[in-house]
Amino acid sequence: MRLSQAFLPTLKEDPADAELVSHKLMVRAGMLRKHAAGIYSLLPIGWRVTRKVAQIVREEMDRTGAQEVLLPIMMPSELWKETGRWEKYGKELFRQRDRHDRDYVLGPTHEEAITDLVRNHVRSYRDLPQNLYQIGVKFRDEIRPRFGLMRAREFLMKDAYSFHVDDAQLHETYERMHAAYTTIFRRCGLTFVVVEADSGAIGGDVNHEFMVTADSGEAEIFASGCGYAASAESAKFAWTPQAEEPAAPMAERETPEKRTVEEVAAFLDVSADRLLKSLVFYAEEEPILAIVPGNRELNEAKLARHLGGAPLRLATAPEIERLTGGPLGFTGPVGLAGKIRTIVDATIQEGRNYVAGGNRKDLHLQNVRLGRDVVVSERADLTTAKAGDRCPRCGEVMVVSRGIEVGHVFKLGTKYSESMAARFLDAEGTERTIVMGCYGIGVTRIVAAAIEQSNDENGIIWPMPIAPYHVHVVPVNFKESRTRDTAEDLYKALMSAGIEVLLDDRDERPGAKFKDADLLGIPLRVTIGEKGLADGIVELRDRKTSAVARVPVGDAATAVIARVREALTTATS
RNA sequence: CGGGGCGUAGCGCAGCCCGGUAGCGCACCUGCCUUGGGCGCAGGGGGUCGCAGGUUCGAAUCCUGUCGCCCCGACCA
Repeated sequence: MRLSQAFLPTLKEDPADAELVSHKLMVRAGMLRKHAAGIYSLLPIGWRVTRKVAQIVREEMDRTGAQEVLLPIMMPSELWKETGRWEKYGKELFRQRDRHDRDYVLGPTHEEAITDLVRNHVRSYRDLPQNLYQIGVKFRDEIRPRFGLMRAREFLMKDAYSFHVDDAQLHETYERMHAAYTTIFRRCGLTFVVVEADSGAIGGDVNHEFMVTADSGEAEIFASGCGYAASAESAKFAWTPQAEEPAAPMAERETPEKRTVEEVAAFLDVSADRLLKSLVFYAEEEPILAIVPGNRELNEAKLARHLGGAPLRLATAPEIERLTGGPLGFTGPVGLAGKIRTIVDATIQEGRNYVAGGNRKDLHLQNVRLGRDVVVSERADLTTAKAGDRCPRCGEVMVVSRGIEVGHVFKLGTKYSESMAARFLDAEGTERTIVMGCYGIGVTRIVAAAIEQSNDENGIIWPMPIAPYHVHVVPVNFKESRTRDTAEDLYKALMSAGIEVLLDDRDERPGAKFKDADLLGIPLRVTIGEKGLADGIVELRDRKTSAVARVPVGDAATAVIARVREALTTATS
């Protein structure tokens, strides 16, 4: 590509509305422009990179035996009603209505569509397994889109869905996909970790997230030396039960205007872990009382999973008053037996005395004991791990870090096939439900993550396999005939060798060209100038290391080709 | 949804408090000049100041509403 003809609007200054380095650089490097919050156009350079990432994904998917399809962006609401997600997916689901007032969904993911497709064609165990994928646009009405491509409302995703006769067969594919994901992210030049994760609105049981490590990441990761790694939504932690205490009679304590854990703990002079934090939720129409220790945070994802994935919302103050008889801030589990489903966190012990709200203004109760005073509906792990917590496997203190989620693989089981009646006949002639897996990769998010992980004060530093071009040829003064001829010759030679070349044939000052070259971040730069030509050489500069090699003009093409091929194969292996 | 900030030329911003002919830098166009890290000089084009009402002789500026964008938070009692 000749820069003089390229649609490549680079910017000297950071855009005012960008926060993350990757977002700023993508806009400055002429890759990305915004139309509305979370809605972007990819410009030629940005799309080239995206296509390269998509191509790597495609190659590795094909290698697993998965087959590419294209599913509709817009789907009839009926499919989503079948699985219940029309109601359960919540506000993130973009909905559309046509002229006949029929409801549609702009797909945030495609379990429904693919299951509909497969159930109509798979009859026998002989038709299984199947593994289908697509690379397509997804829509999510994010609560707060931000960080450019990192959390957009419309984005490019690879989603794959596999169909099996049983768990063992699913496991085989799951492992293969897991391995393929590792290869994909490695080929994209990313540093990443694999963590155990929460399945959120997708559902299912076993699942892993692939996280690109970055301080700017939105996701928190807990990990320990033994290999345990988990996202904040799902991380477990070890805890040591404390000694039982003799039962003491429950006592009322006036706690005027003491609502928060801190206020109550200080007022009654007890530690925060003595307090039973009582939170009222609604899971659809059912009220839920969740009890966690005062020194820990309730983990909504864990609670939602315990409840089967229904969307949760916290009860409002009037609702709390109606349900418990007391105002917000003084809620507790005592005396609510039979009135509200009460789920108690696993770390709260029987045989110890706790403090809880009294369901009356300015009242707390002391020496509250599970079983005796509190009717427990269920026990569950309800809290989020925090810094200093110990690994559930090895007991070591876990390290907390941040990451960008770029991939997620799930064993779905029969969550969708059951509700959508996707069945097959086994060898015995018995009808059985198909077992599913699903596997996602945020293609556009990888682009952002790659930049987030590889840049310097001058711009982007692309890994060769996803760089928009392999080589950037910069003639210092394109008007000077020897420089121009050398550049043109090299340009043609490289192109005919299949190398992707960007030629800066603009009549710009060298400084401007170098700045743009650094900003664009193409891994190799060839500088051609009168000074070098006087010695019969051109300069080969490495964007990442800034190392410069002086290469005889006649060897330039060969040297570049060798370097590009080497960088491409190293990344692949 | 709550709190905060911002909407003035393609981009980055000043002007607004204190109403009176809309500015700066970059980018862009023309000419000259220059060519190894965002050259220089001269000339030039481009904005109904987000939108709608209101106050006023007069509104970018004051008031009301509305839309959009960004940041923080999103209920942990």
